[in-house]
Amino acid sequence: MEIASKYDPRAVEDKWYNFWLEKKLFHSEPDNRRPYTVVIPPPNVTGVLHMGHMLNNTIQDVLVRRARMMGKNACWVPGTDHASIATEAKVVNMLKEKGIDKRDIGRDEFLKYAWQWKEEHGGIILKQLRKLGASCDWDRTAFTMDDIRYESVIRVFVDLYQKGLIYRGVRMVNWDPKALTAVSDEEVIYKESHSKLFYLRYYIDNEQPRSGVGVKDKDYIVVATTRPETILGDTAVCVHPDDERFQWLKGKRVIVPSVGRSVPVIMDEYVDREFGTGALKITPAHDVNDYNLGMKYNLPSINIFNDNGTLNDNGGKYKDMDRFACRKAIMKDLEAEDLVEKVEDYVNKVGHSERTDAVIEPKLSAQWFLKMTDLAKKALEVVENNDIQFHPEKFKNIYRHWLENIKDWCISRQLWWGHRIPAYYLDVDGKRETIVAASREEAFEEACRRFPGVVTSKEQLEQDEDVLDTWFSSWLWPISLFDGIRNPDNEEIKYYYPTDDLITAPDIIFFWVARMIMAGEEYRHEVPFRHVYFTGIVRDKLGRKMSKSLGNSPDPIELMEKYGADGVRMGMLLTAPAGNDLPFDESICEQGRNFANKMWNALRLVKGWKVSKELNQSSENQVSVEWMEQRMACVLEQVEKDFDQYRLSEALMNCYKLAWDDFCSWYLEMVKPAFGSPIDGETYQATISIFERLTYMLHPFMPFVTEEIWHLLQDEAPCDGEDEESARKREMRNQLAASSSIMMQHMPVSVFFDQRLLDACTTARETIAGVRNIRNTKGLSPKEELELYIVGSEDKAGNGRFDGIIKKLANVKEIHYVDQKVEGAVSFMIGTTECFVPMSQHIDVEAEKKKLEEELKYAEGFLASVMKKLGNEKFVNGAPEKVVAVERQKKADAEQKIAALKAQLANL
RNA sequence: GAUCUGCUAGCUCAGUUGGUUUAGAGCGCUUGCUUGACAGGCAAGAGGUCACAAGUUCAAAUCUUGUGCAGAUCACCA
Repeated sequence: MEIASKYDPRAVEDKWYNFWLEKKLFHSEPDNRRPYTVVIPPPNVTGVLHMGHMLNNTIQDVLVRRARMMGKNACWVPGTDHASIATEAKVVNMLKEKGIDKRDIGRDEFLKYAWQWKEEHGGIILKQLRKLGASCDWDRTAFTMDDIRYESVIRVFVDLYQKGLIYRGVRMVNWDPKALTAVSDEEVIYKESHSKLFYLRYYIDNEQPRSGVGVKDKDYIVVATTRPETILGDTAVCVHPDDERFQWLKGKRVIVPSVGRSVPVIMDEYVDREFGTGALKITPAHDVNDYNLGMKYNLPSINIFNDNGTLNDNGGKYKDMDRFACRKAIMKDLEAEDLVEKVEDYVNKVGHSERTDAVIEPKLSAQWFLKMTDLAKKALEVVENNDIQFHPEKFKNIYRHWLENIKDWCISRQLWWGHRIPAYYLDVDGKRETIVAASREEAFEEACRRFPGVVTSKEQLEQDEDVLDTWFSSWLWPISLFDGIRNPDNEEIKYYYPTDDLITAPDIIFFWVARMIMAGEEYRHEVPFRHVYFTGIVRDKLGRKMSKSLGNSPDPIELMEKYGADGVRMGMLLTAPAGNDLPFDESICEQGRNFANKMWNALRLVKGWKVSKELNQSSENQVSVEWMEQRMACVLEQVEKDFDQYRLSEALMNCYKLAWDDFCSWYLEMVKPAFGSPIDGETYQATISIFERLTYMLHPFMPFVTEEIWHLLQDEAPCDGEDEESARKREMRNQLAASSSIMMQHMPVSVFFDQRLLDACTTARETIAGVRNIRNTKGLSPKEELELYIVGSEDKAGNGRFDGIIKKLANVKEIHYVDQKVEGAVSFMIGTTECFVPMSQHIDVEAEKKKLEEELKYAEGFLASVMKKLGNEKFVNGAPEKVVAVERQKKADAEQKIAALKAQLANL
């Protein structure tokens, strides 16, 4: 069989992905196996794949593929999120380009456009995931706004309303003037910004007599603000009640500059005396704290803004101006009137909308809220008691802090794309009554019951215009995917829920993770998943977050074209420990690609061997096979531990080293027959079997190349003198293998291994390296046969079983066990064993001396540190006997080594 | 401002309950190799006073405290 010397991913990846799809290997149905369930963090339906998705989904696929090969019924459910704000913004933009205003066409027409947009642009990202090799059960693909999910959301809303957990109220909310909607606290990002602090004069209202206390030469006070435009809505000025400087203001009124309105001076301990001038202007309509003070002191609230951030009728001459333009204009006017004391540079944090980046405006409005206190309590409990484990654990702190300080969740959005709030309004005797029901029909029935004779038709009911926060659907995801809201007792939800692992980025720990836990408790009385694996953030070489706007993110599809999906997957995983940011550099994909190629070439080697059934297995091959089996068992144990602890990059690295170093560099070299000679059948079969198991171990990380290699390994070539019967059988086996998949094989499990054999091999490897080193430093050709003298007996050298291998790999003609030093030879030491390689050529005495002296120096230093411990009575008496014994052994070894080195030096 | 996390080789990270570690890996680097699987390779090397300081201990990369630096989360300072 001709196999190309370079592995070409493009030639095989699509082939195998389609093969897996055809065989329905990703599909899961409940059965009697143990389930292993993962739900995808649904990406935005109209989004495209970025590096964060690559990392996240690679990890999911590794876990899912591994679970599947471990005999579990693995189910990875894909889907997309309707992404209310983001998608609506895209559609609004698209319409704008066509000259259409959303409001002109109305809700129904707009939604038609939105659905059309979703059909056109939706799901690209899921197609891209196939390229990565994601083994999702595509038959289960869901969308947060498909029928099942939509209905589930509505039902949950109604249910929570009936439980009294959802309420509607007028509150100060975070208003996004660009998206024209309220957003939740979590959607506000506070960014440091360089602002100005304006000091403005508020004159005393002279209608009132001045008291005799305090500063008399001034008839104004100075108030500092970063937002001078809001003075248009000022309804008070506040100072600290204990502030000496302002006692004279008690009971007075001041004139709001520019506006000319007379407002009271109030006193409240809220004010920080140290900040600014110690006097605070109060604008109840446009600041949360001012709002609270306004409520406390019964102050009027004057709203000066329109929803889009421009000034309204209360803005007087600034009407229709944008808030930031107004800030400039009003300052100019105030300066003209000499009402500005000074302006300072000032750094503060300004809230921006997560989605639109617009500066958030606190706004008083009627919104729907979900009470969080009780939900939060349960959600905290299950993480605190480790029913749900976070990886890494540090995120527990962040989680706890958020839940302990939680506020009610504003769940209504002034948008159209989303789940429309199932609340209906009805005028009853001039009073607006609210009916919450899953449908207009149900609302009508309830209205008839509650207000007999008032309603005559469904159309009389007016449905709430708002939709729900996107996260109000995602928080049900692990349940709604299995239809567990509508049919809580169905087979699927009972089988697949709770899911096993959730893999997500830490930035949605509150948005999504915490809320899913709440929903799980509320609707299943059970956690939604057992483990949460937080990935890091993918950054560029300079440590910047990868983003579209910076243009520093490579296109994942192009990367996969270049390095193969396996190469990119490996690149991502090699440097991505849980929770640690991942400094991504294309070159790490190269390492992945090279590794795939390495395995490929190992296959070429093995498949190129001629097999002889007559040949008996040599003792060297026997020990090689035995060692490789043990080595694999040892690494398997480590890999299992790594997976248990979600240390994926460690697991991968361990597999990588097992494959590259142990298997390719050592094992294959050990058993490789001389050119032109055949290999014995027993060793060949063992090699194939080991190679197979290696591909199983690697498959979760690099699914394509391992599938390809595995198939080629299965493919048996005809052997010499094959009779008809065995040819037929071989042909059948080949056909059977061709229709099978590595995905259906069983992951090997760790078994007992003999550490002594592994140690013996390590000694042999060190000996080989020692001889090779001599070749290197002496400039000897690898082809020149050498003699090796080892001081001591075979047993001492770690048993002679590896002697044949040492001879083969170090090109040593003979190994002699002797009881004294060898003259005219170069030496090296393996532990306390002296080894000599006689030189026919002249030995550079000075160089040898230098080398030995350095070694001696190290050994003496080592001995000194050991002696320091052993010379300490407290150590000898206080430390455990075992530890002291170890030190004594170290001492003996070091002394022996020093003696040997000294003797060698003397010899020179 | 509060809380948390980290600081180990040029880079990215391991180092489990202090004791076979005067510290390991991968990549990178250096020096040899047209070695019948692979230059996307092979072989052999070099490279670290474990951020700093004090303390606890027979023993500290590991525990305690402080300092510095970096990052994260939260917070109503106008």
